Amino acid sequence: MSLRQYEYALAIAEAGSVTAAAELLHVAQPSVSQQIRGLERELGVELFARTPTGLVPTVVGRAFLREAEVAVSASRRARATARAGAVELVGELVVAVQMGFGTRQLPGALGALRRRFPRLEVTVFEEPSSAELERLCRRGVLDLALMAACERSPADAHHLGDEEFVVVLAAGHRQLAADRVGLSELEGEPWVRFDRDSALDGVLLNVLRNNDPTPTTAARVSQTATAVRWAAQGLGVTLVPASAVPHGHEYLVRPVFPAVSQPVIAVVRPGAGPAETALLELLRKETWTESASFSPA
Amino acid sequence: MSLRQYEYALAIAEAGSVTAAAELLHVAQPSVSQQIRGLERELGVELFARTPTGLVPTVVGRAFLREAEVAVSASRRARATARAGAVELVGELVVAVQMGFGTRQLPGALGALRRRFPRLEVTVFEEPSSAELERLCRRGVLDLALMAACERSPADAHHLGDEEFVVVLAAGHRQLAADRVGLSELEGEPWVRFDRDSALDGVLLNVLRNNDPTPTTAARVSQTATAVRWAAQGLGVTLVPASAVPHGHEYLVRPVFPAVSQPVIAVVRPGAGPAETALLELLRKETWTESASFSPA
DNA sequence: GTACTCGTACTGACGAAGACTCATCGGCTC
DNA sequence: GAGCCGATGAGTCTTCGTCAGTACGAGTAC
Repeated sequence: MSLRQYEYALAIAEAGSVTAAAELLHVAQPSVSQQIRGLERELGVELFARTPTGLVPTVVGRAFLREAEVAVSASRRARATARAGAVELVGELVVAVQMGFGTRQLPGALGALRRRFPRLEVTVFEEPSSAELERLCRRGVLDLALMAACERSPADAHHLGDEEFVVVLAAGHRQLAADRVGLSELEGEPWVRFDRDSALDGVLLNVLRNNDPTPTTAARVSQTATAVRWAAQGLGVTLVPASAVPHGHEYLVRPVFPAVSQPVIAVVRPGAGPAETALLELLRKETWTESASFSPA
Repeated sequence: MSLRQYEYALAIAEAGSVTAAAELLHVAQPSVSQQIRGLERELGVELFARTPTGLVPTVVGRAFLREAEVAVSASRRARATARAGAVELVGELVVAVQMGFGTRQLPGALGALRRRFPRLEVTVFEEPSSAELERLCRRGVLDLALMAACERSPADAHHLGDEEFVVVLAAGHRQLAADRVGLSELEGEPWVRFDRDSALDGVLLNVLRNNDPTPTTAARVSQTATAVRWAAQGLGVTLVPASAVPHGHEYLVRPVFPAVSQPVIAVVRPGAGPAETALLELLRKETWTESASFSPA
């Protein structure tokens, strides 16, 4: 059950004889003969019929060779892929972002990464739960994660900047008149919250724990974009990272007072390769200072 | 570049550490360690990142593992196919028939074969040229062939019976009144002939060489069914094996005088296996004596 | 903070199995 | 009989496997 045996069998089928196959493979004839014999003994089937002029695949032999060819070509592809990865970057980079962090910065960084390594594919998992994020990162499925905090912050945690949280108010809400919204002013408001045990809901609860320990829950959603849209429709108010506000809703958004912000920390998996390092560098170069202003219309 | 290395790498990716992988594979830990190291050295790439808690695939490693999995599973399929072929018949039987021989007998025999070996597929090449037939048979692409004669008749030639040749006349042809048609009566008739150098055309020329050495050629076709149809339309007369006459045209068909018949010889390829032998036996059991009678309406 | 234990992967030495080569034999075709 | 084919046996060499021991990091007790 060695690839060599498959290659020898395929060579015999192609060349038509053991001798010719041995020449193709640059080995002596007995070697090929022995390998095929061993393969047939191991499988308990005659793969080739012996004729005076050479070897010819039997009915089962042909069926076997079809699969063997797949195996050999897949092996070649595997080797070629790995060798290509030695000079160029090839493969799939897996990234996870929590709480919609980097909504504005990620596309730019990923675009630059793709321009530099065209054969590198990138997959982004959005909004995984904190526990799952930890697990994925530990297990090595994740190459890079953007998160707010890491209880057991490893050596490979890099502080990229801070993300300011803002409230989204319904159209016509009276607090839209102010430049900043005091958290105490929102007491009693219904809230568009996030999935239980999600990091976003944790931030919201933490922020409200002084003014409104048991906030009224209007709805729970997974995506920040959905929360903004529902809040705009008047379902309630919500609290999201500033960069997660979709275009067209800026006029419903206000910073809060006292200011709420979370660090954006990039965690690179242990044993990071050039792809992870490159993406980290590109993310660093992005601008993380909150420059967009949300003022009354 | 061994399948074992692929399996080891996949086991490490699945188990998460060399030790656990070694346990899965029922080998000692250093063995797995050495194999992976050898693989990485050979490929010149780091497939796994070493962490204190185990090994984790890198970006290139994941791309490599995807292909490696294809190779390993194809290898398993190949082995399973061959082993299945040891107890049951699995694969594709390739059959060639010349001059439409066995048009009436083949379906029955192939049906019985399929009932006995459900996983055996059969492909039939019809009407190959004599030279190509010989070549296919020699090269081992063919498992069984039905032909009229084999100049270098091998030991594996089996005489199944004889095929009588009949003429097909145009509707309303005066010779339809007779039970048999004398070849001399057809002198000067235009003929629907067959492809140059085909066995069917050879039979026709051989039959006519005394009465009409240079027959008028109305048309040349490849298929006997086409020849019958065209003859029925009045394009000319033709000479085909009796079993090749399609249903509905029997009333235009007459035996010739003196009788023309060709032996039907089944040639089994050297090193024939159970599939070939079984089909040969089934063909023997079919009735090859010409029982259909073509009489004036 | 230090020391200890535990788990991890790596290294080297040695034995066993397998692959390769050479020379030779038997069968068949021409 | 010459020439080609595959099969076989003996000898050499590479490779894979195991066992021992080493090195490194994480977690824990003090």
